[in-house]
Amino acid sequence: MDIREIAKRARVSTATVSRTINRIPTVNAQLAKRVWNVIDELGYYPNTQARALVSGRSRIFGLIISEITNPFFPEIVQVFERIAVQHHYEIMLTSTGNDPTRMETAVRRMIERRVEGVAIMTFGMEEVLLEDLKLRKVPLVFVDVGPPRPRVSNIRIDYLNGIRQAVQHLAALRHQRIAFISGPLHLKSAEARKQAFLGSMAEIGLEADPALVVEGTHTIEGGIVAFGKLLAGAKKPTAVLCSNDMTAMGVMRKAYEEGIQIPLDLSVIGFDDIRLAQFVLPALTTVQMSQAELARLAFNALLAELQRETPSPTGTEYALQTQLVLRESTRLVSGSPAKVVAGKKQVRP
Amino acid sequence: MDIREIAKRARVSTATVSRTINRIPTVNAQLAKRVWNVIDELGYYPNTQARALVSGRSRIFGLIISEITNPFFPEIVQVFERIAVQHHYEIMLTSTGNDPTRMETAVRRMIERRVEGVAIMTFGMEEVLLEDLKLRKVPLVFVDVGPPRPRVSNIRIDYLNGIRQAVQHLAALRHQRIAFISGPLHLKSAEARKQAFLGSMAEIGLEADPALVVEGTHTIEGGIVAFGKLLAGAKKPTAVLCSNDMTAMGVMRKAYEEGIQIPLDLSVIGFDDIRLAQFVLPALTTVQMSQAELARLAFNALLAELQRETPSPTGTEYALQTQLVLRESTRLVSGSPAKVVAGKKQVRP
DNA sequence: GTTGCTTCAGTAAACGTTTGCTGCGATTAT
DNA sequence: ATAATCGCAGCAAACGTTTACTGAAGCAAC
Repeated sequence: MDIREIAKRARVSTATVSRTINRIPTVNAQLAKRVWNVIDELGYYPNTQARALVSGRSRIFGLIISEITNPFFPEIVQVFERIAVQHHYEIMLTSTGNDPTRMETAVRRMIERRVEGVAIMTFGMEEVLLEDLKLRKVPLVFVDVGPPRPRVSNIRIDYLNGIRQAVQHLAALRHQRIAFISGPLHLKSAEARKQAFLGSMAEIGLEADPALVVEGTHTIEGGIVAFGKLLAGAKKPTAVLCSNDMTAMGVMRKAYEEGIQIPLDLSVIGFDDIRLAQFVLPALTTVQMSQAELARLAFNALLAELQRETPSPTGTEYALQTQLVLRESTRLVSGSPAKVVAGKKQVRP
Repeated sequence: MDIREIAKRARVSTATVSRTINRIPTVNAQLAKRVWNVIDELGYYPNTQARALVSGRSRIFGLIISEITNPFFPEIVQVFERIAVQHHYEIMLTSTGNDPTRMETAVRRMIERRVEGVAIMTFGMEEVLLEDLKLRKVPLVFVDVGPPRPRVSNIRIDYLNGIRQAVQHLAALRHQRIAFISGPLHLKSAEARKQAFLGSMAEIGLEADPALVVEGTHTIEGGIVAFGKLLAGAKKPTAVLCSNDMTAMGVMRKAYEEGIQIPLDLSVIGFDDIRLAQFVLPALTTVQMSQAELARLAFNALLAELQRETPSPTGTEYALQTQLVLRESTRLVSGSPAKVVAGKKQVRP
């Protein structure tokens, strides 16, 4: 069943049916009514492919993330999708798993489907692979990265604000030996968080002991091994700040195994504030970076770029704030430092 | 840039270019080579919309889930997507949030994009809303539901096996007062799990105290309130079996707040075996229902249905096994039952 | 040398919309 | 009353592919 069928039955031309469907105001109200009746009666749905083909607008946005199974991303996907639907867009979702090959495939697929814009939420990966998209002048939005370029927007995250709050919170709680577990440092966002940590420490005259700054992977497993390394060191930390919440969960897991109690023996702070952070035991104090807001910014950036007739040569910048949210995983430093390092001895029942 | 441009430059007809791209073997190897060279040189990508329009095949599958932010689903999405890409399909993802309106919209969107099949992973919701798809003879695959119908496949999950193992495990650990927190009972899958629990208890001569069977919502919050109810009852359970892992996490959270130690004072078993289950503290003993396998089954069901020229009038049935996986959240029942109900008194430091 | 078959490239008609242009009847200006 | 303008519906040409059909060339069989 197609537009012609509708046209025939409503005794109008296909042009009128098309205009009716697209709510073009020049069509006579009575005619429109007649057309709508036929449409409803027959249960007709316009063929998006045909529309896209002739109008040159696919009404699809691409969304590239690292890994949908990483709890950080589903919220982004959810919000992005929801807004997209409101604007009559579909989204083409791809998790690259940080695999360049998958990234390449994704780009090809997106070009073939003629996406109208792509949000890249991999936090600083493999920008080269997107050349093909740039070449085709597809609006792009990045997080934390992005040499200014026409049609390429950028969401800049103010890591410093939240991380500074976290560090000062810990300092106020009398912690001195504050460790930092970073993300994989090839990610721009991981590097930026680390720098924010270092800066925040320096600001308040605390020395960031290099032995207390270790690299993780932004995963639970990474948190486990990184905290293992920290524990193996000569001087144990009394607090650890993590580059993301998954890492913090790894730390908590390892601490549990070692009989280190949180927050009694060790304060832990995460980053991201994934939903899960509030349900972890104890609930995780963390730096919030709103995933919903991020998704919203990204979507609007794309939409705005499409609206703009002449792209600004430099791209557009957006900003996202971060801030500490206090929960249960931090506490005044334990009186006797001995207690902190005595983890192994006091295994739980 | 289109196929005509390629044709011109390669000095062949568009038909030949099309055949080359589609790897139709009748085209002369030399010509093909020439065509490919031009394609690569120009960075040409075929327009999927045009292809879909004329071929009548969109190469899109729909995937309807309840909520992408529920950790159960991302793994399904990931696997489904991965297989889809291997088969040159895209997926149109939608979380309905169990909202009938969203479900309706999703169905409309999918019809408009002319999906070739839809996997419905909402575990028994609102089947009526899919009439439109059935009408259009779109292959469908359900979980746990599905009156046999042509072109409608069904994945039947053997809840009993895993739940029986769980109950018997608990019984072997000398638990007698075993509680069950169900999911929202309007979901077929939740009802089925509950029945499996009741059946398993009866089988081994244990009475399932109605006061110990309460309804949850398959969320952490639901687990918290359901366990609250259990705790408010006259006779407290020594073990609780949950209809899904999120519920179990809620129970753990509530127990933590009440100073009830797991597994010392209370054994907890979940269901689903989401990835997180192993990272929760203590790691959750749970009934595994492989999300990856589920996704695989669903995708293959759709693909098989498309391959089939004459749909079997009754649809196809697939089966998925479940089984218990032991971790740290269960334990021999505590000697003194008093200890179990004394939760509030022994709050943690 | 003619006939008939095979192989493979080209021609052109779809696919289901949107949209620029045309034209007709009605309204307004002169 | 005539001319100019306006409002609105229809005609038909796109959009970028696939694919049934056509037909030329090559070859084998007679």
